Amino acid sequence: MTTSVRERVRAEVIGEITAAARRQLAEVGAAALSLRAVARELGMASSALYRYFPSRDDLLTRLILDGYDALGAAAEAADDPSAPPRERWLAVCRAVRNWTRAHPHEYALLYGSPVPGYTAPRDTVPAAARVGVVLGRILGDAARSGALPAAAGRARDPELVSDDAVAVLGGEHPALDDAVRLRALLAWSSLFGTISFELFGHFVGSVEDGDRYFDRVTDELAALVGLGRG
Amino acid sequence: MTTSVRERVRAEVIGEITAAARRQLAEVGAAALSLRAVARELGMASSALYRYFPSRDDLLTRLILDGYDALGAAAEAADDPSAPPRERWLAVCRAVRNWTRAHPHEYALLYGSPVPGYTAPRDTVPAAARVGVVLGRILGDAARSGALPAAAGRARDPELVSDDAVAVLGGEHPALDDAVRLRALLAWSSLFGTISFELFGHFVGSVEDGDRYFDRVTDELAALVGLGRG
DNA sequence: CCGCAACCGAGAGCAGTGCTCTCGGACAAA
DNA sequence: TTTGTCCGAGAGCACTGCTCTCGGTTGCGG
Repeated sequence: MTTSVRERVRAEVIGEITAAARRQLAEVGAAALSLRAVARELGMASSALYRYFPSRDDLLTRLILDGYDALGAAAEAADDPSAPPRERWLAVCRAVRNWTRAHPHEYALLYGSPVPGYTAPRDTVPAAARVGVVLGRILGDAARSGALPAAAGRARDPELVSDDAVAVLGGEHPALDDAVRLRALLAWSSLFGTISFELFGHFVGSVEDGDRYFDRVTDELAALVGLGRG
Repeated sequence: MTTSVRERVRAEVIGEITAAARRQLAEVGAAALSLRAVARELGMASSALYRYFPSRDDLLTRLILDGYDALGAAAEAADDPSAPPRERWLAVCRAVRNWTRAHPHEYALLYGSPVPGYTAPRDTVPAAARVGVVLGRILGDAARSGALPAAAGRARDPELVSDDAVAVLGGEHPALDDAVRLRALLAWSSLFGTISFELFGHFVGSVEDGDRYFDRVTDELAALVGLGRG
């Protein structure tokens, strides 16, 4: 378990590579990210880079992991557990949007088209879930504080909403049934659907004031999951 | 205005090129679509292809246009104007999803990350709007047939929902104010947000039965815009 | 009917890419 | 000190988008 000096410098080099790659990603986007270019930026031969990443896709996977982490951290940082649930919801949504607007290419890498021939999303799932975890915790806290309307007590349906998702979305509680959990999943995907449409230009011609539109949308989504509306 | 024989054969060649490109797109995706490969498939030199498309991006733009057209046609074909509004809404949503599942790479090209350094979406807007037009017409018909609840009569705000969007979303009607139009825009983007999450793998671990989940989601969205729920 | 001009296909070539292989040097462990 | 593992560099392969030039065909105007 001792980290030899070789491992240390190796980890350091990996850090430099990912940092340079992240810069390139932010500048030119994932499609134009070139392994040789990051090698040039680091002053090393392109072949040397393969000692640390087996392929370009592995480098991108690393960037995806880091991106999910950064976005999740932004969401967590924006959540003040002492605030009322609806305010927390709006604040987290706004923080997510702000991050995506500051890192559009990272966002496209995370939530745009999968880059290669369907990269295995298995190991990225936990990192990708962090925003969902934050939103789910808000929902659960609201339920436990009695801020949620009574649920109809719909029967559980593990194929519709998996047990894992239930655990994330506040756990078991009388105020939470599959109907509100489904609406929570819908709100989650709608949040990113709205952001994608904005960043990818699908709202051109329909929405001018993106800031106010987004605020109104998150308000609707808060109402959809039972957190009331402003 | 006479189409000379030269123009005719030229248009024919362009058709063959786009057809071959579309096949390639369906197989390997937009990122791996190679100009030289389509030239090979057509048995011509790669340089000859540049007589018809100035660049690879122009070919992709053409495929994007065609994709929007095909998706829009599928949505229109699924809309039976004599059916009740809610049924029409559900049918169109389902048709959109079915098309995207049959053409995942085309969908990724349309609604995934913009491919080059932000292609100008100006000329693609009318083609991209077709699904929105279908959904908007359903909303307008519902309003005119009195199937929509009374609106609060919120003041118009052209920066929030543009005049063009108003024209698409059923036009002016007492049952339609900016609040329901905003919810219609939200439903529109949520439809594609849901599809994107499903196709791009973000629902892995949360939703097993995608078919039933999608039906429930479209039901929620129908309720959101005032078409009632099942 | 013929000549000209526009058009078009093919080939070579350039710069760039991801990736592999081999070689030589440096450094840690025995 | 020797040994073996690791690592960087260079050459090279197959591929890409794209340009340029050359030669042939073909359709149109005189």
